[in-house]
Amino acid sequence: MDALGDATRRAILERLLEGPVAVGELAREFPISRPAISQHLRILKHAHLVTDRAVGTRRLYQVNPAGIEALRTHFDWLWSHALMAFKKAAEKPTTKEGR
Amino acid sequence: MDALGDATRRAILERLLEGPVAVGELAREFPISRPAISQHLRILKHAHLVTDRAVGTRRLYQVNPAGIEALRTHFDWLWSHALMAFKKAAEKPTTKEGR
DNA sequence: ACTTACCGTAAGACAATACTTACCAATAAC
DNA sequence: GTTATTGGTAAGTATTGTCTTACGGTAAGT
Repeated sequence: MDALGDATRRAILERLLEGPVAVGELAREFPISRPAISQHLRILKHAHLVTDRAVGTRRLYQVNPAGIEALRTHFDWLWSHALMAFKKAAEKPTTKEGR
Repeated sequence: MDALGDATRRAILERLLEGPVAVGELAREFPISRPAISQHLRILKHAHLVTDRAVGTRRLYQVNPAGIEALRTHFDWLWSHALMAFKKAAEKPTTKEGR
């Protein structure tokens, strides 16, 4: 969740939706240095949102569907609970619970 | 999306799932000051994740289902695309596209 | 063996963000 | 009108996070 708090990381993740990409390739497409890309990828990896594998001297990163699904499930849960909270609040509009 | 990048804001949002809560009440439950809570709520409000209304001198905040649903929809989309990207990558494992 | 290409990590500079204290406005009660 | 309660905003500090430069390490090519 914290991993998606940065706009650059979200952009990297969406770029990986097109298929596996090497680190250097990403660095060429983004306006930041290669080490910066590496650091973002490490965070995404620790969040289980991407996986990596070595291919020769290059290292390909790709999205991890399992990690994305975990987020999707969480937001499903959050949404249903938000609906319940909303309906409950609509019934008794002036909630004034005891401290 | 950036709004959920902070752990405190996520905790506040989950607290609001239980129903509308006033600012002072939140400040008592969290280990940070009331102004800090206000600032977090402002960010959540600008992200359309919560709504607020004045009740007397107090101000009640509650979750905004519409905002949550927007996130849910986005992750649905992201997940389906991640699945497609994964399957496509599985077919041709050693992708070596031209630069 | 030497060179080239690719990538991760460390350290420090820099920027963005979260937090606190102090102040002010609005409502309610008296 | 005065007082008490509630909460938003401003300014400054502190913390966190992002970026770059410098370095080392591995794999492929010659």
